[in-house]
Amino acid sequence: MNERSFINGVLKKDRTISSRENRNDKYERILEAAIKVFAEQGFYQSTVSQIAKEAGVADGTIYLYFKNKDDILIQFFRHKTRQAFEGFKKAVEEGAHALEKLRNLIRVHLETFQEDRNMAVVYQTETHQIHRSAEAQIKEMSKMYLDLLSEIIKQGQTEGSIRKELHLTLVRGVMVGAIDEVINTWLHSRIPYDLVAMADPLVELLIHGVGASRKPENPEKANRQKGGKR
Amino acid sequence: MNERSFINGVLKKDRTISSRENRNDKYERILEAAIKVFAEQGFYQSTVSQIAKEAGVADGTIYLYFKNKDDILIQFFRHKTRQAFEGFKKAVEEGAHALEKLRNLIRVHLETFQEDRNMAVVYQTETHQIHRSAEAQIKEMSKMYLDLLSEIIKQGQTEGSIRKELHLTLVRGVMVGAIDEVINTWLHSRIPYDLVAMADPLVELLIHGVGASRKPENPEKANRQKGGKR
Amino acid sequence: MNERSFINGVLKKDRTISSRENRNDKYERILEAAIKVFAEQGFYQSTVSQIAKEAGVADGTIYLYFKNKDDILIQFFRHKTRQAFEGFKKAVEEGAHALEKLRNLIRVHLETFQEDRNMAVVYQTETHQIHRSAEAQIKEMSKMYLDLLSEIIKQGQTEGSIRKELHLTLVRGVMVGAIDEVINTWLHSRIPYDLVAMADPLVELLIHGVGASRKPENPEKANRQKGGKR
Amino acid sequence: MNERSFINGVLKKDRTISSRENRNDKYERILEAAIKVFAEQGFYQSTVSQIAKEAGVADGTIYLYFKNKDDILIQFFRHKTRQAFEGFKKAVEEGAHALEKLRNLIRVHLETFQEDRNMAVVYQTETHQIHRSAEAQIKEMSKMYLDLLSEIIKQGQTEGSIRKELHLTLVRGVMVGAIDEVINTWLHSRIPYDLVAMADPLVELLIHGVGASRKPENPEKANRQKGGKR
DNA sequence: GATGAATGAGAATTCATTCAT
DNA sequence: AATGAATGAATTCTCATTCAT
Repeated sequence: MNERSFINGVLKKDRTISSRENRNDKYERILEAAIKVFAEQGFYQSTVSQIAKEAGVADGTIYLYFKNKDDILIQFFRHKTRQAFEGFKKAVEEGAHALEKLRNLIRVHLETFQEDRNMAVVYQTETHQIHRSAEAQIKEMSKMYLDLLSEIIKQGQTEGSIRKELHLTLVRGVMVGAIDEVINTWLHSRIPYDLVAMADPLVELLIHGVGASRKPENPEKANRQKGGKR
Repeated sequence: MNERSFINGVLKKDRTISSRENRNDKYERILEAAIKVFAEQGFYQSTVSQIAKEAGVADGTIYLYFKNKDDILIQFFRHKTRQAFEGFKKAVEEGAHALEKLRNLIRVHLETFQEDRNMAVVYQTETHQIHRSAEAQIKEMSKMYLDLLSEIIKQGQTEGSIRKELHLTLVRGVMVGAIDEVINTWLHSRIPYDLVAMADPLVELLIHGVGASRKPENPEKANRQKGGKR
Repeated sequence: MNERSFINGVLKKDRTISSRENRNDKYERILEAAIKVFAEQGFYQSTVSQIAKEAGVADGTIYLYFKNKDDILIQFFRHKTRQAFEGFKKAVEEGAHALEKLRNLIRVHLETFQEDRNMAVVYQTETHQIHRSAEAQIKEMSKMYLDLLSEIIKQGQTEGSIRKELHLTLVRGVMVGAIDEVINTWLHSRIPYDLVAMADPLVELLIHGVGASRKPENPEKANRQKGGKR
Repeated sequence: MNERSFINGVLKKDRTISSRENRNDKYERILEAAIKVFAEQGFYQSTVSQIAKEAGVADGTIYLYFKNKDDILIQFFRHKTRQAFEGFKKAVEEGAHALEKLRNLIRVHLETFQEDRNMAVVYQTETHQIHRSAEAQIKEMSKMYLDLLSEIIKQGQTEGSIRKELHLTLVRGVMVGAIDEVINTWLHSRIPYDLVAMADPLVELLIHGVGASRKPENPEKANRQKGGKR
C-alpha cells in the first residue's frame, strides 16, 4: 500500500464510510432479513412487511434500497450469490490440476452453503423457478457456475483425468445435479450433519462412478456409448 | 322388461356413462389446464380465473372439483404424478439386474417427462418450492422415488455391480440430482433435442464416473478421499 | 256437512289429494327444513343447499316451490305464522272478558312457540330485522297481533278491568315486549323449563304491576299519570 | 432546549396529537359509518365497501382498524355499547331508592337511544340475530344490563316497593321486554315523537300494572300465583 | 316434476407500493 | 433519509339461481 492509497483509505474511512457503511448496513440488513424470510416462507408467501419487520425498518424504507419486491431477489442473486462465486473462483484457481480444482470447488461450495443456510435455501428454491423477474440474474449466475465447471472439465480432458469422449454438457449436468442434490438432502435432513464432509466422497463418486468394475458390465451398451473400451 | 324400456335402459346407460365421462372429463380438463398454466407462470403467479379460462369453464366450476387452488396442486402430485410413478415401478420390475433396472427407470422417467412437458415443468419447479399444503404429497412422492432407487442400489451392491462401500444416501443423491439436472437442462435448452437419448450416456456416466483411470490406485484411500495422486 | 260436500270431500281425497298432498308435502318439507336451518344459523348464514339437503330434495327443487330464498322466509311468515295466529284468534274468542282473553292469548302463544321451537327462534330472530323482503309480511303479521291485543285492551277499558287513562299503544307495547322477552329468555335458557307455566304469572304481573303498594308511592308522579288513586 | 426546539416540540406535540387524534378519528369515523350502514341495511346486507365509502376511506383502510367485518360489529358492542352502559350505571347510582333507580335507568336508556338512532337500530336488530363471532360481546352486554336490573329489583323487594313474591327473572324479563318494545315501536313509527316522554308512563305501568283494581279480579288465579292476598 | 352441475356476479381480504409528514 | 398510514387493484372463494337432461 503506497502513501496515496493509505491516505485514501483513511479518508474514506473518515468521511464516507460512516455514512456509506450505514447505508450499506441498512441495505445488507434488509437483504439479509429478506433472505431469512424467503428461506422460511418462500418468495411469494413472504410479504414486504415481514421483511421490514425482520430488518427492523419501516415498510417504506425497503423502497429506498430496492426498486420493488422482485428487486430484492434480483439483488440477492446479483450480490450475495456473486460474492459466493468469487470465493468459488478463487478456490478453483488454487487447484493445480482439474481434479483438485473440482474438489476445491465442491468443497467451498458446500462450505459456503453450510455457513449460510438461509442463502442455501433461497438459492436452491428460487433457482428452480422459471418465468420470474430474477430470471436474468439466475441465468447469469448459473452460467458463471457452469463456465467454471466447463473449464475444469475441459482441462481434465486435456490432462487425461477426465474421459475425452464424454459430452461436456452431460458431465457438467451430472456434476451440478449431484452437488445440488447433496445440498438439498442436507437441507431437508432432520438430523444435522456436516455437509462439507460430503465433498470428498462426492468427488470420488463423480470420478469413479458407482460401478464396481472399471469395465462396462454390458458390452453392447458400451459400444453404443463408445465410452466403453478402455 | 319390454322393448321400450330396454331401449330406455340402454339410452339411460348411454347418458349416464357420457355424463360420468363428462364429470371425469371436466376434472381432467381442469387439472390439465391448471398444469399448463402452472407450467407457464408458476403456481403462485397463476390465478384460478386463468385456469378456468384455459379449461373453458366458469371460475366457480373449479370449486366443484377442487377444494381450493392449493388442492389443484395437491391433486397434481396425488394423481398425475403417482400415475407416472406406477410406470416407473413397472419399468424397474422388468429389469433383470440392478443396472438394467436403473437404466429402465431412467429411461421411462425421461420418456414420461419428455412426453408431458407441462407436467415436467410443474414437477421440477414446484417440487423445489415451499408449499405448506402440498408438502405431504411432495414428500410422499419423493419417498416413492427414493425407495425405488434404494432398492436398486442395494440390489446392485448385493449383485456386485455397485461398490459395496458407497453410502446409500450419497449414491442415491447423486443419481437423483443427475437425473433432475439432465431434465432441467433439457427444459431450459433453447434448442430442442431428444431427452430420452440422454438415458444411456447418463447411466454409463453414473456407473463409470467421469474419470479416465481404470482403478482407484488405492482402494481405501480412494474411497475416503485422497484418491488423487495417480 | 250435506251430501254434496261429503261427496266432494271424498272425491277430492281420491283424486287430487294424493298428488296435491305430495305437492303440499314437499312444500311443507322444504318450509320445515328451511325453518330448522334458519333457526340454527340465521337466515343470511343459511344456504339454499343446506335447506335442500335438510329437506332431502335437490337444490333446484326448492325453486319449484319458492320464488327464491327470500320467498321462503316470506312464506314462513305468510303461512306458518298466519296459521299460528288463527289459533291465537280462536283462543281469544273463547275468552268471556278482556282479561280472560288476554290470558288465553298469552297461553296459546306460549304453547304454540313451545311446541315448535324452530318456529319460535325464526320468529323472534327475523322479526327484529328491518329492511328485508319479508318486511311486508312481518308488518302484516305484527299488525294482526297488535290488533288482537288492541281489541282486548279496548274491551278491558270498557269493561273497567283495564285503566281507561292508559295509552293504548303503550299498554300494547308493554304487553308485546313482555311476552317477547319471556319467550326469548326461555329460548336462551340453558336449563329447559315449561314455558307455558309462565303465562299466568306473566298476566298477573301485567295486570297488577310489580309494585307492592296500592297507591303510587310517589304522589306527584301519580298525579302526572293520573293513574294513581284507585 | 432552545426556542427553536421548543417550538418544534410544541409542533411535534401538536402533530402527534393531531395524528393520534386522526387515528382515533379514523377508527371512530369507520365505526360510525359502519353503524350507519348497518342501521340502514342490516349487518349481513352491508358490504365493507359501503362502509369504506361512507367513512370516506379506502376499502383496505378498514382492515387497519378492524380485523374483519365481524370485528366491526364486535367493536360496536364492545365500545359504543359499553360506553352507553356506563351512563346507565351512573344514572342508576344517582337514584336513592329502587323505583327512582328504575326510572333513572329507563330515562337514560331512552335518552341515549333517542340521541343515537343508528346505534339504537343496530342494537335492537343485531342483538336478536345470530352472530357466532359477536356472541360473547352480546352476551356480556346483555348480562350487564340484566345485572343492573336485578340489583334494582332486589333492592325494591328489600325496600318493600316491589312485591317480594315475584320471581326475579320474570320481573326482569317483563321490564326488559317492555323497554325494548317501547324503543322498537318508536323506531318503527312513521310519525316521530319524543321517546323519552315514554319513560315515566312506562315506569308507572310497570309498577302498577294495567289493571284498574288493585285486587286480583280473579281469586283462583290469585291463589295460583300466591300473589293475591296481601 | 326433479335433478344437480354449471354459472358468474359479488364479497371479503391481502398486500405491494406510494407519499405526506 | 425514514416512516407507516393509506390506497385500491387484484385475487380467492361463495352461493343464489338457472337449465339441460
